[in-house]
Amino acid sequence: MFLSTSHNKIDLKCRVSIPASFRVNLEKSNETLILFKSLQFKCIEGTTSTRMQTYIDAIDELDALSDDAFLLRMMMADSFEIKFDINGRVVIPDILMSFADLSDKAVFMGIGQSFYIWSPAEYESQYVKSQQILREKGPPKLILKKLNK
Amino acid sequence: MFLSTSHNKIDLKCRVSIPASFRVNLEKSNETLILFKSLQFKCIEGTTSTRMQTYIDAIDELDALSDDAFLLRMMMADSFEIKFDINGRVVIPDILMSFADLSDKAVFMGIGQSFYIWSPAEYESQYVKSQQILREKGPPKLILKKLNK
DNA sequence: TTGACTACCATAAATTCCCATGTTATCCCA
DNA sequence: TGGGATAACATGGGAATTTATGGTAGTCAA
Repeated sequence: MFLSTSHNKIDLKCRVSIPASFRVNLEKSNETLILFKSLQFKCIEGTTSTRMQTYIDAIDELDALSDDAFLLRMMMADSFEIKFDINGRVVIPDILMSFADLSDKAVFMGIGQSFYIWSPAEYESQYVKSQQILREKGPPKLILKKLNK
Repeated sequence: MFLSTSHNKIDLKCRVSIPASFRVNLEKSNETLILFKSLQFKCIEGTTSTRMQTYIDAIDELDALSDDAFLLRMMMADSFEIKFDINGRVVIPDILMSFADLSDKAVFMGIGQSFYIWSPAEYESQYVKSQQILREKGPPKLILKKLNK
């Protein structure tokens, strides 16, 4: 499980340290890391190769001509299998750097089965937005109900 | 697993470097590369010989006398087993070059079980189309559910 | 003998690997 | 519980390797 938030530096070679707890999580389950463009936000999403394989398998079950299949294939095209260096760093591909508008700082945000990588500015704006929704609409009731079951 | 997108140059002899990650993928599974006309798009599809067999088997499932089976067979007839040179390059057959409208640049797009080779113009138009669908219809529901779990 | 194709060599640029260093977190013992 | 020792982590830089691509020589067939 990917949890917690941390701020790391991106160097000139687009290298960044993946938070140790995320790395341990991958190593323990013997998984490789996949980075891809989030379908919802202006950020990078990270997940395991096993999980990505599930989506690939799902494509074959859809009508090959459908919009869903089309979008999924595009999602694969915007996904990258990422290797760690000996210090636990990865190189973020150019395509993802510009998609998420990253330069020299990255915010890692664990969300359970996967994690997000934001630019500090985008992260801040999403955070503010979430606080605002919380004030206006209160806590998410649906999720609380499920947790208590 | 074929993932990621990259732009490579096609030289005067119709030679082009297959992205290293795709090559590694083929080598690891000890597969040979097959190139053929995409059944849906104006692009070349590349895959493993094993995966190709799956396509052929799928055609056999159809009514042998149907128009569908006929068209699919005609498309499959223009498939080529491709050899690499020592530097990881392949020669794209003339038939495929003109089918996909390729000249001096190729866009390689990994889509999981196989990959596409597009002309830059055609790739761009497909990418724009995918962004549009994403905006209008949102991400595939099935995937969204799994991603957020 | 010419033209097309294949195998191989060369090179610049990009990428990866590895070592070094400062900083933070953790541990252990008094 | 305090404080020093130790380990883990994040980050910088340079060397070594890989990749993409251009070119040339050899081979086979028409």
